[in-house]
Amino acid sequence: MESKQVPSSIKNRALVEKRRDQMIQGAVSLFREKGFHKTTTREIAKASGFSIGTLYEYIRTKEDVLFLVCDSIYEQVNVRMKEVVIASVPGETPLEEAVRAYFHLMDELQEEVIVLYQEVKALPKEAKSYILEKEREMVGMLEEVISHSLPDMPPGKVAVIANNIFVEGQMWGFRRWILQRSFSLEEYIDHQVNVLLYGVSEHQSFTKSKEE
Amino acid sequence: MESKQVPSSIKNRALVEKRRDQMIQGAVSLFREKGFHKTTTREIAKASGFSIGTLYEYIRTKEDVLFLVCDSIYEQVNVRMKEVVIASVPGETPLEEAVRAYFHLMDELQEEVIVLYQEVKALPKEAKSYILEKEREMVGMLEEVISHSLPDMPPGKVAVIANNIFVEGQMWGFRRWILQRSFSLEEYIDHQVNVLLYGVSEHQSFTKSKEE
Amino acid sequence: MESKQVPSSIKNRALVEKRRDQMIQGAVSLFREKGFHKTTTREIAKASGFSIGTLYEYIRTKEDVLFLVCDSIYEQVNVRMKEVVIASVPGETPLEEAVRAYFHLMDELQEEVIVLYQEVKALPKEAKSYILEKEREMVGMLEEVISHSLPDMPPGKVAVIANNIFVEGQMWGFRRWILQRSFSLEEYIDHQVNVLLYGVSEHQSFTKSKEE
Amino acid sequence: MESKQVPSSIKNRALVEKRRDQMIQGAVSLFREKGFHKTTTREIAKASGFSIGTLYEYIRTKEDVLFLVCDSIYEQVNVRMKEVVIASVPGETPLEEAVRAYFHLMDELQEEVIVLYQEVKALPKEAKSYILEKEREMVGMLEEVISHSLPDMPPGKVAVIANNIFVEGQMWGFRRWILQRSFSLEEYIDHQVNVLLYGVSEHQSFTKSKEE
DNA sequence: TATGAATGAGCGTTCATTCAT
DNA sequence: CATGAATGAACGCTCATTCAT
Repeated sequence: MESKQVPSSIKNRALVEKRRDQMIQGAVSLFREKGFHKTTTREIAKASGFSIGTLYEYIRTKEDVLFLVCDSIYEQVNVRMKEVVIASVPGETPLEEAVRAYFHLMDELQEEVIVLYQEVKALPKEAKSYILEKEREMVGMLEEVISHSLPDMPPGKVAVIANNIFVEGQMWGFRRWILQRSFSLEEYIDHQVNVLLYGVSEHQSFTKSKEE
Repeated sequence: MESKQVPSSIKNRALVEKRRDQMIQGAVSLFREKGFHKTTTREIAKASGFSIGTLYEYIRTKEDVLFLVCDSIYEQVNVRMKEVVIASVPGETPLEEAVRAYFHLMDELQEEVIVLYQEVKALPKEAKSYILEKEREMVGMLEEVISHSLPDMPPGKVAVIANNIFVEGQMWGFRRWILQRSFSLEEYIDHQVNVLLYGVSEHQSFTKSKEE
Repeated sequence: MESKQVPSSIKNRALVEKRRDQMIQGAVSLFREKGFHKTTTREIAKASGFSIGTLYEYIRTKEDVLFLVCDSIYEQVNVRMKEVVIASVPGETPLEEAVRAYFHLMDELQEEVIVLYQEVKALPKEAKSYILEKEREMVGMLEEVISHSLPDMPPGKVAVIANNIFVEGQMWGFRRWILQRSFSLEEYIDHQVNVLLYGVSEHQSFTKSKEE
Repeated sequence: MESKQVPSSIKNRALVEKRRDQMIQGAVSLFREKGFHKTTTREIAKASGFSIGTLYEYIRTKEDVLFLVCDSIYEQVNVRMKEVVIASVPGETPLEEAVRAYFHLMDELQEEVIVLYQEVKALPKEAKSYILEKEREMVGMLEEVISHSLPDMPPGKVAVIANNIFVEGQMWGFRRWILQRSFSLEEYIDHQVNVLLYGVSEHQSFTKSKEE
């Protein structure tokens, strides 16, 4: 799915897509390793399997690489999320299923998500808006799932919960240095689902603050 | 509280502390504005009120500035958190109070927290560990508050909830572009507290998944 | 008139000439607009109506294009000048007529002459000599016209005057930013002819320096 | 006379002037040799006697060097011309004296003038206007001398003659490959003065075109 | 202690040229 | 003959760091 946002001087569309895929592949792991700023264009070219000159036939700017990377990751995530959402609808416990699927997805795409998380801010303004729009879309999907399952919930709470799920999913990768030391993925998910469903209420001698 | 992590060639301890305070002050807003990588040492020197030569009398490396900044922010946050925790202990609803206080703190220190969040990864390895240790401390404080209030909760769930609170507090600033458009701080806190206490359960025709 | 100076890998003579004409056409306006150095070979190819690969079938070097352009311009100018010279011989005031015709020619070929003037220096040594030889030819024609009309004039003065005419004609285009703001072409020519014929003498209380 | 047109990051004014003088000195001969475009900033730095980093402490852009060079040359020429003009006023044959002095000046500053002539066009728009303004000034000085000496001459003719003198002076250097092969400086000047004073009229069986 | 001029490795980017198709 | 994707040397410029004063 070649991005029309970034012009290339190569005419052959299929080739552009192929080369950009190589590029994204190469760049993601570099960005993950050392961050966008410490990665040089020459390194990107090398990791992509072509020369610096060739790299610049397919982009205009180093930032274009970042955009391509971010765009591609969100594309993946969104596509996968859609599958999850659709698949979850007929289920008995659609929300829980969707959340579990989302966390699994975040586990799978850890590296990519970390890049996304850390480097979006380095994007030039317009590109950033474009990417953040996609993020909103994703949160939107989660909101839909939630309000589908729980039609009585007020929209504000829906929004906050969707945001929380979204963020906590990302944190599994982003804060792996602390989380993945203590939990397996399944344990983490179980806990998150439990918290999501009941909060703290299970363990409360029933809820002073509410009683007042 | 002069950091012993970063050596200076100046002997006068008090002076070192003073200059570093100037430096941190100047650097934070620059880092917030343009990020660590796009901020030059000259800019830092200028914003600190002294020359580039002087800057390098008090640090060895540009990364030292980042470290100093991160360290100072965490110091602030930790100190403030301790106050909160201590103050909250005798209260009737200690957890809720502590959470509310924490969110207010995160609101107040938004700028600083964003810097922290985005730039820690640029720290050299050792410095990063040092800073992340402080983060663990903070999460630890939240864990303490939780398990104090809810002694029955299993430690795994405590850890996950502490992490969630910690992260969501930061997100108030970090994802302000989406959150602060929809909610006032108080609304956001109310929602988060509600979610924390009850999760989704309030709105459920009581909990298919649990019944099974 | 295909230049033997620049070899081509294409055998078909007629084709070579055709392609080179396209090339020259395209290149002149580009050179005029942005100068030789700031014009890229890709731009030349595009303006010529074929691909970069094809361009290089007809030249060896970017400088070859410049040579071809300069050569072609001088060819045009020389051909036109010859017509002028021949036509002027039978006239009553051959010098004046020739000068007027020359200035009109320079007006017509302004763009080309500016390119010539500004870019010849970028030619590699040998090519430059070749082109400058053509310039000498042109000046030679002017000398002929002059000494034909004024057989008594010593050759040194003839040479200087020929040079002056040559240069002032070019200046009409080259210094258009100052000259064409103050004069129409005819006014300029009238003045130049007047100066050429009488110098300053018309306005002098006859010529101190000569009387001594 | 440090140019305020080009900012420097060095504070010490005297030093800026000194370094820029080195720079101009180094750059002129490089530009003369290979032209502005084929001269690299590293070469300029080297020829100036300092590192590339230092070079860029005193300019922002390669084009700034060109501007500085052009500006300095015109400054020299203008200053020297003013001396000439002033000195010539009380003389008996002020115009001739001024012209002779101007040609001598152009001979002396040959290299510089060639650079000026060939590279002004490479200047960015605003800088070009600034420089061309100085050129107009110079032509203006010549106009003054002429109309002072010959008050009856119509201003149009004055302007054309001033332009001619200005250009022919420059051509002594610019077209040296043809002129300096045939003439010594004094011969060239003598011829030019003669042409200026009498044009072609000395050698004419008195002036068909005028008689009509 | 404080200064700021000097340094040069290294960056992002361009573009003339080649050559397989 | 024509194409255009690929190449990489070379460019202009930046900026963290040093060190003489």
